[in-house]
Amino acid sequence: MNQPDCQTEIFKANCPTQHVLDAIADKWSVIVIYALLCSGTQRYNELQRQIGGISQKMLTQTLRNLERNGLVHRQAYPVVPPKVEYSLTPLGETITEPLEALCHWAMLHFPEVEIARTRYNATVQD
Amino acid sequence: MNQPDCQTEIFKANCPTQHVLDAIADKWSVIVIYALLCSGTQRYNELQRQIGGISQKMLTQTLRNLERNGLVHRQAYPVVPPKVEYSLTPLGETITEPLEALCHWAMLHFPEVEIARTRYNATVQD
DNA sequence: CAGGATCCTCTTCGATACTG
DNA sequence: CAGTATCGAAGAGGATCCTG
Repeated sequence: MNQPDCQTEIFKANCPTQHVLDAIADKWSVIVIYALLCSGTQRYNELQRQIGGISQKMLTQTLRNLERNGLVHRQAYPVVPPKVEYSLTPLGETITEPLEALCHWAMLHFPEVEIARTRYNATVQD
Repeated sequence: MNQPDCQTEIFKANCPTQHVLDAIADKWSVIVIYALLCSGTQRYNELQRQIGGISQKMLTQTLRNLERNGLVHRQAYPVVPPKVEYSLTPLGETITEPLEALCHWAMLHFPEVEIARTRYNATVQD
């Protein structure tokens, strides 16, 4: 059996993996990261339109959080009307690699998950 | 710029990546998966002791959720007192690979995240 | 245009007590 | 031993209104 690298760390409250999950595993962070990865630097309203369904509050909150964690860069121009551009930092680009690993797993194995759910629901029913 | 595999999928509500994140990105799922990966098949109370800090309610809920998604196998023995063993399914073992990629990223880059947080807090302060 | 401030609802999670 | 049931606090997230 393979032992994970952070074998002894994972059960501590301050395990780095758990911290990273806490940082990006909310409803919108991954979607925002992918939006910036796919379409590059974008303004606030462009992001909101591209993503669709995200409220101003959550877009702002998600961007602030990603900025605070050094994954997203916020470039504000002192003009009227305001112009603010968001982009991935070099650090933010590196995290897309493990995320794509997860994306790859999802596309490969999610059908099995759905089968398991159907079976589970069936066995619980009776 | 690299385009992710699920480029056109990520913005849909039913993107498989988002579904997978929804399934495992709660407070305890990843920890339970790692506990079963590191120490193999375990009974309910063994798991609770090993993880530490998890309530019965959340351990049960997390295990049920993982079982429903086909990542964990529940083996109940009809004896008194009850004996129930939990283990990763073959599908559950495959998901540890992308999770370790994330773990690897975390250990490699989390110091940068902490630096970014310190800097962010400093710039916000004034 | 890019948010900030509020209000409200739904969910998450822990603590506690109980059971076959 | 391996759960279930219930309560309450806290937070996430949406809708709406307001502003420099």
